[in-house]
Amino acid sequence: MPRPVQPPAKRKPAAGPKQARAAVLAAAEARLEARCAERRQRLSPMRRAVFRQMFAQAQPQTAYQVLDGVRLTLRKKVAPLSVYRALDFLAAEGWLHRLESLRAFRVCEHPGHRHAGVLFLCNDCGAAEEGEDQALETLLDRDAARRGFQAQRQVVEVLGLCRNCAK
Amino acid sequence: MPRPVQPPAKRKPAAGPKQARAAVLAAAEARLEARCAERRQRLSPMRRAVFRQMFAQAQPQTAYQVLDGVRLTLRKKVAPLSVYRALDFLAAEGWLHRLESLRAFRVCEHPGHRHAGVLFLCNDCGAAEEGEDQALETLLDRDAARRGFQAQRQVVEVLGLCRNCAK
DNA sequence: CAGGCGGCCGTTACGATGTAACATCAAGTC
DNA sequence: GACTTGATGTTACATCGTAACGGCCGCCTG
Repeated sequence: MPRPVQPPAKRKPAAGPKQARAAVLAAAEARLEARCAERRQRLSPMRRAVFRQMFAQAQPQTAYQVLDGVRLTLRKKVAPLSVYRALDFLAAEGWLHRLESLRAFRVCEHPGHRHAGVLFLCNDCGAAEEGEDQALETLLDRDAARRGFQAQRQVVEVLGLCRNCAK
Repeated sequence: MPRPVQPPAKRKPAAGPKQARAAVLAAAEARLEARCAERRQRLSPMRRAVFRQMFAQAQPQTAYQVLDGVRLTLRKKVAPLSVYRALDFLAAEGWLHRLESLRAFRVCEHPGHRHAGVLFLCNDCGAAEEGEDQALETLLDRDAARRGFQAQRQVVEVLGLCRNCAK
């Protein structure tokens, strides 16, 4: 029985951000593999490449930026549609967030939680922070239920200035 | 007690939806004129045409749908950019909502309230309902404040099936 | 009224984003 | 192998959005 592999390590690694991302990627990719096997889904080379590319940048990436990255790493011709399909798959499975107001994608920091999350998007530096607020989602669910609306997906994005850029 | 097999009769305004929308448009346009005069802003023919076109359809419209409508009513060549500028103006002033996940626009039902609102978008029939939830916005403001984020705009959209389409 | 200023629009061209239709390929199944 | 299912490849296209520039027009100021 596959136990949830949740690393409880709160302390951040002492390595630089690049190494840190690589470590995070390795862990995430392991979870992705496990989850795909569990659900009889294929982790094709394209999907894996797109998944990795999403970790190659800390900031949100547009589909075409991902496309460029994948073209470089796979060293072959790749069509936009292929990347879109992989992105849609990963987003549907909860590994990525689609940032609708930016037309971009970003890795989800809480995969597995069946929630949408709140995304704070800085208009100045482009950073995207992810927040959790169960109360907020409950509130949204309640609003939806009140009007007989059957929610399938929540999009909650806050645009503005992050702490660093606000000063 | 009879089982509710029959669809519930929907109450509608006495006048048809077309007349109702026309009345709503007239009232809204008067408010728009007053507000523009008050704030020393110009209500140019293009902005007025775009505003009217937004009321010509109950459902959300993409910028290019608005463009087509404006071309018909103004009977002249109109560039996409002109419509985008008018849409941006009206949205910035709170007369329209931009539905990010649909890349479309819709009239705001609560202009003047300085709030974003919650938009329920039906994936089946395309309808867009607007809700208000002050508690939700307060919650979002609190989340933003906690992380030192200076919010400028909130995007809250719920995608799913509306009451009619959910059955 | 002249002149300048600022906001809005027109035009051209282009860039960015996303998809339809159909062929092909790859993995599991019998 | 033959069949089924799902993912990818290919081509071409559709949709969405903007840069750069110049001109027009209302408004202010002298």
